[in-house]
Amino acid sequence: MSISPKLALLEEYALVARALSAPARLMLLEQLAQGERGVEALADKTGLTIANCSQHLQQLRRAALVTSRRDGKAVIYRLTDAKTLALMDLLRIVAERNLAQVERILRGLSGGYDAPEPVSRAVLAARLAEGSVTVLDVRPSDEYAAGHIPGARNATLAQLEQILPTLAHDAEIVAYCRGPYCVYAHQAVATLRRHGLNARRLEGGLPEWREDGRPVLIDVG
Amino acid sequence: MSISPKLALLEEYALVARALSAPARLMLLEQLAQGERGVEALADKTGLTIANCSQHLQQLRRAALVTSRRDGKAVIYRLTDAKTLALMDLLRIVAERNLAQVERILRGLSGGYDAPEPVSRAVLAARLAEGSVTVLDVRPSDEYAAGHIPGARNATLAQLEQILPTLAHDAEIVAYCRGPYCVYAHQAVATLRRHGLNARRLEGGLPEWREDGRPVLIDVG
DNA sequence: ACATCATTCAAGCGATAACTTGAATAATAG
DNA sequence: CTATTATTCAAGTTATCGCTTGAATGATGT
Repeated sequence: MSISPKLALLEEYALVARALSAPARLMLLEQLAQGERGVEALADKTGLTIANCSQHLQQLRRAALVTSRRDGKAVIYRLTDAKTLALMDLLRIVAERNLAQVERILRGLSGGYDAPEPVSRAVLAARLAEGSVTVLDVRPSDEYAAGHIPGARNATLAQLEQILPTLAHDAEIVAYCRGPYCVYAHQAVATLRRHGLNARRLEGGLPEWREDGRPVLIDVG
Repeated sequence: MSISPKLALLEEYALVARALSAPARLMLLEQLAQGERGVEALADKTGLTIANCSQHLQQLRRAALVTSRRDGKAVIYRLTDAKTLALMDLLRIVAERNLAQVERILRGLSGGYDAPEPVSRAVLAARLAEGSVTVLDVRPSDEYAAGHIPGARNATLAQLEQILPTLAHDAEIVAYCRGPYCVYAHQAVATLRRHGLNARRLEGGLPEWREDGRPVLIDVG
C-alpha cells in the first residue's frame, strides 16, 4: 500500500503506542481493567464528556486494545485480553523505574512518610486465610459492589477518617484500589500511618488479583 | 504539583507511550537495539536529517527509554536497559496479535508464499552446535561486522540473488536480521523459498540473541 | 585564541490530536 | 410509526507534533 512495507509496519506499532499516549485513555483502560463498562459509566468515572469519551474509546478500539459489544441500546467496552493489561503494566514499570518525575509524584502522595514496601498478593492471600490482617478496599462503593476481595471492608478516602476508630490498632491493615495506576491506596496508607496505624499497600489492585485467579466476591443487588 | 497528582502520574506514563508513538523513533530504537550509536550514524541508518534525529533522540531520552554519554565531540546513545527492549516487544506482540492490518502487511512481505513458523533461538543454537544448518545474516555489512551469530554468512537482500548458487540446497537455511521490527529476514526467506531453498526465519534478531546470553562474534580490524 | 566538527537549540510551517457543540444513527418502548 | 435513550459522527477551535532551516553550543586540534 504505502511506499515501504517496513514503514507501514512501524506505523501500525506506533498506532498502538499512540493509543496509550493520552492520560484520558489510560484512565479509561484503568476503569476497563475493573470490568466491562458502558460508555456513560466510563464518562462518569473519568469526568470526560460522553462524546469525548466515545472518541477515545474508538481510538482504543482501533488499536485493538479494547473491544465492544452491543447490549440493547448500550455499547459495552472491555479490554481485548490480558495482553492489554500487561502492556499497561510494563509501561508503568518503565516509567517508574526510570523517570525521576514519577518518583517525586509518588513520594508526594505518601505525604512525606516513607511508604513501606507493598504486600504481595500471594502474601495477602495467605494472611487472609489465617485471619491476621484487615483488608481495606479504597474504591467507590459501586466498584466495590461489582467485585472485591472477600473479607475486605469498603471505605473511600473521604469516609476513611470516620471509620478510623473502628479499625483494629493491633492487626496490620492492607489497602488496595483499582490497580497500579490508581493512587487511592497510596493516599489511604498515608492517612492511616499518619494516625499511627500499621498500614501497607497491596501490590497491584483488584484486576491483578482477579488475573491471578484469586476469589472475588460480588454483591448481588 | 499539578492540579491532581493522579493526572500528573498518568501524564508521565503517557509520556513514555508517546515516545513510542512515532515510526521514526521506533526505527531509532531498533537501531539502538543493535548496540550504542552516535547521532550521525543513526541519522544515516534511518534516513532522518541530523537535526530531526537529534530531536527524536531527546524525546526518547526524556521518556528515559535511552541514555547518552559524551565521547569526544560525539554523543553516543544507547537503550537505557533491557526493559526498553521488552516494551518494544510487547508493543509489537499486541499489534501483531490484534491488528488485521499488520497481518496483511506481513503476508505481503512473504510474497504470497506461506511463511513457515520461525525457528526459535534455542533450536538454532542446538542445530548450530551439530552443524546441521546454514545461518544467514541479512543486515548491512557494517552491522554484521559489529557483531553477528558465530558461523553466520552475511548477505544483504541485494546480494542475495548472487550468492544463491553457493548456498547448500540440502541443508536448511535460517535467516535473521535486526530483530522483530525488521523485515529483511522475512523478505530473504521469501526470496530463498521462491528459488526452492528450504529457508526459515529466526525468531527475533541479533539483539534478542545477545539478550539470551548467546555468543556473538565481532570482527576486529 | 581560533578553526573545526558533532550536536543541539530556536523559529516557523503544515499536519494531526483533543475537546466542544450540535446533529445523525441505532435499538428499544409506547 | 413515533418517541426516547445511548452512542456515534461531523465541524470547528486550540494546542501539539514532526520536520525544515539556520544559528548557537561544546569539545577538540592547531
